[in-house]
Amino acid sequence: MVSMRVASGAAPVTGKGELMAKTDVLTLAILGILETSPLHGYQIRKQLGGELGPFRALSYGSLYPALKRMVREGLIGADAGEESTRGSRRSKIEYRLTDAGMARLHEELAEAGTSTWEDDAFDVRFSMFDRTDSVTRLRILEGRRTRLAQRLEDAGMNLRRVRERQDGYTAELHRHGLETVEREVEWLDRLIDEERSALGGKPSSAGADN
Amino acid sequence: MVSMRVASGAAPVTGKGELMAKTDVLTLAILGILETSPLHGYQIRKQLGGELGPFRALSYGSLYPALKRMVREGLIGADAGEESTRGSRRSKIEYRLTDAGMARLHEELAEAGTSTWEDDAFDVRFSMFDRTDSVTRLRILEGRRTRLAQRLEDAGMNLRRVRERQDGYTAELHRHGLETVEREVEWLDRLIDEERSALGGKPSSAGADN
DNA sequence: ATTCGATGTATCGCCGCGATACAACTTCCT
DNA sequence: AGGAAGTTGTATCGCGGCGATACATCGAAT
Repeated sequence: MVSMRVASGAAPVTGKGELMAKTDVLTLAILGILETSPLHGYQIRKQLGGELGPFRALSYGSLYPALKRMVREGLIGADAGEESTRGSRRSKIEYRLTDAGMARLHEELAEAGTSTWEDDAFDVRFSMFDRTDSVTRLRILEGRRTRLAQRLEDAGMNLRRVRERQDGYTAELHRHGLETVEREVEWLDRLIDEERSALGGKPSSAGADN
Repeated sequence: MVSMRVASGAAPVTGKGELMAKTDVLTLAILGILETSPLHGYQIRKQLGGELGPFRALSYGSLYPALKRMVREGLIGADAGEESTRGSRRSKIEYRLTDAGMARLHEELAEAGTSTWEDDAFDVRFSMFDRTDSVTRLRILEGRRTRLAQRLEDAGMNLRRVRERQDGYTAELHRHGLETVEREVEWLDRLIDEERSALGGKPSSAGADN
């Protein structure tokens, strides 16, 4: 997920825009990863990197504050593994989901798709797909697709204007950005198709947009 | 560019990694945009959005602090357009490049390609391509290509490992990210080709720098 | 006449993140 | 045996990006 703020060369679209969801991405990601089993901070970081792909980072400067925050909010608990060995020895801390955290996770997972979730959140949700049912998956995929298409449409006008007035290189940059988004839409369409046929060829029905 | 942060679904690669250049992206972007003509803060924001594509944002929360910083560093000057109308009326402020700012801009522009510049910076540089010579353009494009290829290589091992152990959806996510980066490499190759033939069919070789 | 939207400047607080420090255990080289 | 190097692990600091928000002016449409 990522990046400037200004997203990235690949035209990732930074704007998180609109109304922010109450549960932020980092929190969601941590909740998701702790559902499987309790982990140490260090392990959380490693696994998160693994699940989200080789193109994602997560610094301790984000992690530990986030964990602290979540403990404060009661979403997770921190068990110091044996305070033993007297005094010294900074003990390892295992973080685990509380009931509240579990509830929050399922709530977010179920509620997805229609809501305002943006790019980063999509990656996170996607990485938890194996723990979700087919119907929810479809909702999330379609939600993302809808958003992307919307953006494409918005950008379309802009692009047309740019093509006339802007010089070659700028236009080229925009074109590439546009293509990247189009590519993702195709990708989503493929996944949606597969999901649908796995569901038994059910027609699209109402779920798509609200 | 931007954002991210956690980059985005499109696999933008967040890591700014390695040694950070002294002149940050935002500063560079502002320098570039002010080279053409002095502008108000508001106009800077609008134009930056335009040049960097419909997929980029820039909030005032970044802009004004950045401008202030740059004034402090002597890179730009702030001319209050007529302090007139007595008292009230917050006057508009026009920002213009100082000699130092101009020098810094050209220095950065010329020095590019070989250096450690990351994703966001690439977009910014690219948007200034029309103000650069063909040789510099080639250097920047090739620099970006090299970095991307490197990342691809690094990711390659990771991906192989993932493909074996990870479940379907996670692998799918990584695959899409990988493909996006590959796409950009192809795009860059095309641009590099065009740039080279525009240069008069000069062979690749080392001729780049001079 | 007033509402609306664009233009314009500015700040606050949250929090992401790179850098860095510290500590203990493991592994492997010599 | 010793010790360098790498991995696992927790934690903080400060910089700065950014969303939200407030405030102010102006021209145009209703």
